[in-house]
Amino acid sequence: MAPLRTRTLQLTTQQLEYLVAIDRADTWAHAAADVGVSPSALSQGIAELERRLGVALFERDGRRRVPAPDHAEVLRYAERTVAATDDLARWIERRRGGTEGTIRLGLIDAAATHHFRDALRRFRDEHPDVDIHLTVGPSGGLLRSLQRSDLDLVGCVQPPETPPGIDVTPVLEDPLAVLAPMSSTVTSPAQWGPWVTFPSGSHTRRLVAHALRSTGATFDVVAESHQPEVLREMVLLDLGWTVLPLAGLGPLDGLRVVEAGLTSRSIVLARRTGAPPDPTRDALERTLRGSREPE
Amino acid sequence: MAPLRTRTLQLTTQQLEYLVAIDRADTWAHAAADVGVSPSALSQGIAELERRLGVALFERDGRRRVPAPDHAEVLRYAERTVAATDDLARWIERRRGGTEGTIRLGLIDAAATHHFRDALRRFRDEHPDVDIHLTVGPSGGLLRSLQRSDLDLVGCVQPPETPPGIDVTPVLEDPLAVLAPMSSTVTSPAQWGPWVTFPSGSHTRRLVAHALRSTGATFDVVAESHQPEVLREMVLLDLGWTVLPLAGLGPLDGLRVVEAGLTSRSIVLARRTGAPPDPTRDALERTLRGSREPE
DNA sequence: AAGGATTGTTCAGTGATACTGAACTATTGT
DNA sequence: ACAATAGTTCAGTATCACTGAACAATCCTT
Repeated sequence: MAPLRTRTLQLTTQQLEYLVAIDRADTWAHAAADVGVSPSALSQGIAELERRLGVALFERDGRRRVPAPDHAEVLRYAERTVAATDDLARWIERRRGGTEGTIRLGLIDAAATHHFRDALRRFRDEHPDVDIHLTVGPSGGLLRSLQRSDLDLVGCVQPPETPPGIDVTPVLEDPLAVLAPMSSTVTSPAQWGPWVTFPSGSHTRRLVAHALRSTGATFDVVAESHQPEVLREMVLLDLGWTVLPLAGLGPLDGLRVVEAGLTSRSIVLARRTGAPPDPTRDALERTLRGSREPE
Repeated sequence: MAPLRTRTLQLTTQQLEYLVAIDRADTWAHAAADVGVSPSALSQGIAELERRLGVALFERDGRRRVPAPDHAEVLRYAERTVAATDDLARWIERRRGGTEGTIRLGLIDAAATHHFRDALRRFRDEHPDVDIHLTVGPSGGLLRSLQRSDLDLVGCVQPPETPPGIDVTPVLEDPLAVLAPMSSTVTSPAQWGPWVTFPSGSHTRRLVAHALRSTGATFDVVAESHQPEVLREMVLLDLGWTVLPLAGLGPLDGLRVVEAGLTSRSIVLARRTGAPPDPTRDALERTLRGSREPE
C-alpha cells in the first residue's frame, strides 16, 4: 500500500506549554499568567490543540474544566517535550553566552548536610565560576523536578523503579539504625515501636517498612515528618521509635541505638538521559561520586 | 531574584521535521518533497528555526549546505521530539479508530527465521486482527529505526551500550560456533582463520572478535556479509573460517564444527521508553519472551 | 434569592507566520 | 559557453495566535 505519509501532527511547544502550565497551576487564569498570555489566548490555544489532536483533553465540570481520560497521556508527552526543549534552550545559552554555567542540583537532606558536604565545598573551591542552585527535599519531589527539567542533577535515595528518561548510578550505602527513647526497654523486634517516620510515599519509609516487617516487627506509625531532626525530637519526646541514617544526625544523647544496621538505603546520582551534554555537570557528578564514605 | 521566566523557545514540530528530513534526504529538494512542501518553504522554515534558536545550523559549501557544529545536538533533539510526536499520533489513532492495531516489529535474521518463528506464528493465530509489519535487518539499523519511531519492538543482539531512550530485556542466549571448511586441519586457536564474518559495525562481529582474541586466535577478515547463509557459502568455498549461531543455520554438510560454544550472544527485546502504552505490543512482547530456547 | 466575584468562553480585529510560485544567484558539469 | 542543479529571495495570500471586550455559567455571600 502507498505510504501516503499521514501528514504528521503539527504542534507548537507553546501549546504544549499551555497544557503543562494548566496541570501545574490551580486555575486556568493562573496558568495563563504563568506562561504570560491572556486567559483568552490560553483557552483558544487549548481548543486549537484539541482540534489538531482530534482528542478531547478537558471536560466541563461546572465552571471549571477537568482533565478528560486521554489527557494524561498527552500531558506525559507534553511534559517530556517541554523538558527537552528547555534543556536545549539551556544548552544553547551556555554555548553562546561565555558563562561557565549554572547547575541546578537537588539533594536529599542527609546528602546535602553530610554525604556530599565536603565534595560540594571542594567543587565550589575548584570551580568558583559555576553557579550552583541547590534544592533540598525528599527524593520523590527531586526526581519529579529532574524529569521536568527543573533540576539537572539529583542525589537521592534509589527509587524502587527508575522512572523513564532518568538514569541512575549508585554512589554509596547509607545504613539505617533503629532508635528508641532511653525510657524503652530493649526487647525482641515484635515488641518494637510504635514508630515515627517519614511520610508515606517516601522512598526511605518504604525501605524501613519492608525491613521492619521482615524482622518481625509491626510497623504502626504514630507521627510523620520529612526532617530527620524532627523525627529525632519526636523520639526524645517519647512519641515513639524511629529508623534513621546515623550519618550527620548529630548527637545521640537521650537515644538508644537498638540496632545500628537494620538495613541501608542506596544513595544514587540521577540525571536525565538524552539531555544535551554539559561538561560542568559531568565534573560535578564526578566530584560527588568521589565522595564515598569510608564504611 | 524574580524568575522573569525567560520566554521559552517557540518551535513547531513542523520545523523539527524539516531538520530531520534534511538529515535523511540527500538534498534539500528531496527533503522538501518528503515532507510535502516546496523547497522555498523548507529554506524559509530552516531560516526561521535558526533565527528562533539563535544558532547557525548550516554553513555554505558551494551551492550545498553542510551541517554546522551545533547542528548535531539540535538534530538529536529534533529526532527525539519527532519520534515522540509520531508515537503520540499513533497512540491517538489506535485509540480513536477501533483498529486492533499495527505493530512494526524488527528482527535480526536468526530471530525471524529461528528463535521467534514459532512464537510469531502463534501470535498471529491468536491475534488475527493485529497487523504485523516485520522488518529484518542487522541489529544496529533496527535499533536506530526504533529510536526514530519507525519500529515499535525490536528483537536483536544486545548492544554494547544501551542507547538512550531505549529499554532492553534479554530473552535468550544464542551460542556461536567456530566453523571451518572440511579441508582445514584442526589446530590450536593461534592457527585458526582467516575469517569471513559480519561487516564491521555489527554487534555480533564485535562479540566474535573479542572472543577470538581472548582465545589467542588472530582475527584477520577476508570477506564480509550480513547474511549467515552467505557466510556459510563462503566457508564452503574455502574462503576462510567463520563464527555463526548454529541455530537455524541449516545443514552443516561440508563444514567442520571446530568449537560449538566459542561464546554466545544475548538476544534481547528492545522498545522505546516513554512511548505511550500499547497493550497489543505488550502482548506480542510477552509471546516473544516466552520463546526461550531449551538450552 | 439577589448581587457580586470568579472562571472560563466567544468574538472581532490585528499583527505575525508560513506557504506557493516565480524570478534569481551561485555553483557544477559537459 | 550552455544547461542543469541547489538553494534563496521576493511578493502575494491564507492561516494562525494574540489582545481586549463583551459574555455565559457557576459559586459564594449575606
